[in-house]
Order: sequence, then C-alpha cells, then structure tokens
Amino acid sequence: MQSRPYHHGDLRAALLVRAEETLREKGPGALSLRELARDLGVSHAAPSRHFKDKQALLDALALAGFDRLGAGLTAACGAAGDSFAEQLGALARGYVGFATANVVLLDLMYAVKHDPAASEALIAAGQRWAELAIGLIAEGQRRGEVREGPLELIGTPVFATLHGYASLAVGGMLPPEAVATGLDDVITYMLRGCAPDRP
Amino acid sequence: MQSRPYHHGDLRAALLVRAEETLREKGPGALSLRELARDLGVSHAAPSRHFKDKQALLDALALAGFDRLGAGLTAACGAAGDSFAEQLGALARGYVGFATANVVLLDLMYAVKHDPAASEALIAAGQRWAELAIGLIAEGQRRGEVREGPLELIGTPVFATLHGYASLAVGGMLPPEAVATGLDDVITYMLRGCAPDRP
DNA sequence: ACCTGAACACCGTTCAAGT
DNA sequence: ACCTGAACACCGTTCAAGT
Repeated sequence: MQSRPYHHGDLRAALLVRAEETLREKGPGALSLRELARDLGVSHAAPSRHFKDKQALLDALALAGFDRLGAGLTAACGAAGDSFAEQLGALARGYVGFATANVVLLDLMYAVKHDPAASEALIAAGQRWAELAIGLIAEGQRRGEVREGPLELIGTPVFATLHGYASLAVGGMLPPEAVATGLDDVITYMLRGCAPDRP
Repeated sequence: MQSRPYHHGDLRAALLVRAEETLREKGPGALSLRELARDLGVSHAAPSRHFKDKQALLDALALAGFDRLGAGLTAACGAAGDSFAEQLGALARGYVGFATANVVLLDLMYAVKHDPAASEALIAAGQRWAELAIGLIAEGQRRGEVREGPLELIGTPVFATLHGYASLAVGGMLPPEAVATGLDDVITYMLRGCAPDRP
C-alpha cells in the first residue's frame, strides 16, 4: 500500500514546498490550491485541513521566507570582518542577494495586508531582522564608526535604503547589469549617512 | 433612451475609474472584471473590447499612477525653495505622501512583471520620474550643495531610500505614527549622503 | 465600432460522508 | 485525525451574433 507515496501527515510541508516551486516557476497569481493538490496527488479539499485559506498558505510562505532571510543575514555578518563598513557591506549584499534569488517571495513578504490580525506575525518577523541591523549600528556606535543618536534614527534610513534598492532591482527598475556594481555605491552612500559628524 | 446612462465610447475611462475605486475600497485581488462590468451596467464581455486582459487593465492603471505621481512631484518641487535641501525635502514628502494616499496603486506600479513586453512602458514611466530626481541632483551639484560624480551614482541611492521608506511605511513595517516624523530624519540622512566631501 | 449571450474551463470554499 | 466527492457560487476568456 505505497499508494500514498509522499505525505504522511506531512501534507502541510509538502504544500509549502510545492507552492514555493510553483511561485518561482510560474509567478504569483498562477498559484492555485487545486493545482497544488493535483500535483501532490490529494483531493482538492485536502489543503483546507492545513491552511484555512489560500491567504493562510501565502502567509506561512512569507513567514518562512523571513526566517530564511534572518538566518542568511546572520551567517553573512558572522563571516564578515568586525568593522562597521564590513558588517554593513555583508548585510547589504546578503539582503540584495536574497531578494534577487527570491523575487516573488520577497514581494509576498512585504505585500500589503488587509487583514491586520494575520499580518501581525509578518510585521514581527520583519522587525526581527531589522533588529539585526539595529544591533549592527549599536556596535558601530560603540566603535565610534557611527554617529551618535537614537538607534532607529539611523537604522530606519539604512533599512529603507537597503529595501528600496532591493525592490527596485528586483522590479527591473534598475538596469539589471548595474545592480551588482551599483550596490557598492549604495553601500558607501549609506556609510556617509551613518558617519560621525566631524573628523 | 437614456438606458445607457454613462458610457458612450467612454467605457474604457469608466472602467479605469471604477477599478481604482474598487482597488482602494476592497483591496487588490478583490478586483474582478465581471463585477466591474456589473457595476457599470454592461455585459461581462464588454471590457475585453478595451482591455485584452485583466493584466492590461492593471497596467493601464499603473501607468496612469505614474503620470499622476510625476505631475504631483513636479508641482511640489516647483512650489518649494531653490536650495537642494528644500527641493529634496519637497520631493521626499511628495513621494511618501503619494504612496500613503495610493497604497494599492503604488504596489501595482512597482509590481514584478513577468511579461517583459508589457512592463517596458511601466519601467519607462518609472524612470521618467527618476529623471526628475536626477535633474534635482544636477542642479544641486551646480550650486555646490551636492558632491561631484556621475548623476546615477548619487541618484540611485536617493531613489532607493525614498522608495524603500515609502514601501516600508505603506506596508506597515514602520510604526504608523512615526512615519511623518521619521521622514525628516530620512531627509537629513539623504542630505548627508549627498553632501560634498569636505567643508 | 461596440456590445450581448452563451459556452468553456477553470477557480476557492464548504460540508456531509467515509476510513 | 485526515481525507474524499459532490456541490455552490464565482471567475477570465472566447466567439458567434446582434445593432
């Protein structure tokens, strides 16, 4: 009876995996719960046991995306040198790298939500990685490489620059061949914005 | 025979108007061509005469959004003082203002496209307003208020910061009450990033 | 030219019923 | 607990036909 070859209470995980594949291959909006069920060899009503909604599945996907992003950024910063410039560079390259490697997923992660209840968890997830950037800035201040002041006063603009560059790049608003080289310029611009007032 | 009260060859315009209303009231994805047609009192097949696709309607909406954004920003900068700081401030407030007043539309304007042919016009429209920022920087350089260098080298980071801040704010990733006050900090951060190297 | 009506092939969601 | 099968109310798109 190996007729159910794949999911033994793991239909939930299988749905998430397959959903992300479909998203990557065929774009958003081409994702259908019924097709997902077909691909996995279950009835079209089966997914509703694991996700009450199509939106619930998308939210779970986005949440997993934030987890992977956080892990990737932590690793990238850990592998970089101690100076603020090196740390910020690693963060920036990590973020833009994740964005270009997970175009549709990033869109999903920051998608405008209309159900405020469901989006709370996503906002929290988003702020978790923002705290990574905040910590980096605090350390930079301790080293005297970052200007004084409240952490978000400098963290928010940096966060905005990074996220903005990533979404412009991913959306095709920047000449694609210039994305990698332009990032270096963005990094030095951010460093100027963070630098202490006077030498 | 006033039974067709509204559209006389203007079904196209009426569709766009109603679509944007629906988008604003009920969010994206709640937009259905059939419901649009119902609202306007035409058959469900009528819209296809004016937009070959649902996507085509969305693209037209996004394009109109860029036009309004460009007009608004031009006006805002025209009404501001001549100094680079005042011009950049006006641009920033104008952009974030448009974003918060047109949340779903902004999402649409920068949505990741998969049909590269259709998105070309949108990218061009996006770059048109970017050129406004570029011109502003060129003038700032002439005045000695902006560091020397290729225009996009300084323009792209500014563009990224602005767009990133707007999308974070709109997506609820920033505490909503801090959006307006935080913008001032972002503006001074951008000015630092643009400032000439040494006094 | 512009629109209608019917038809086709899909959806998401729900719910009794099975195991 | 987990899944099935049928049913419901909707979609987008196409296409002959009307005016």
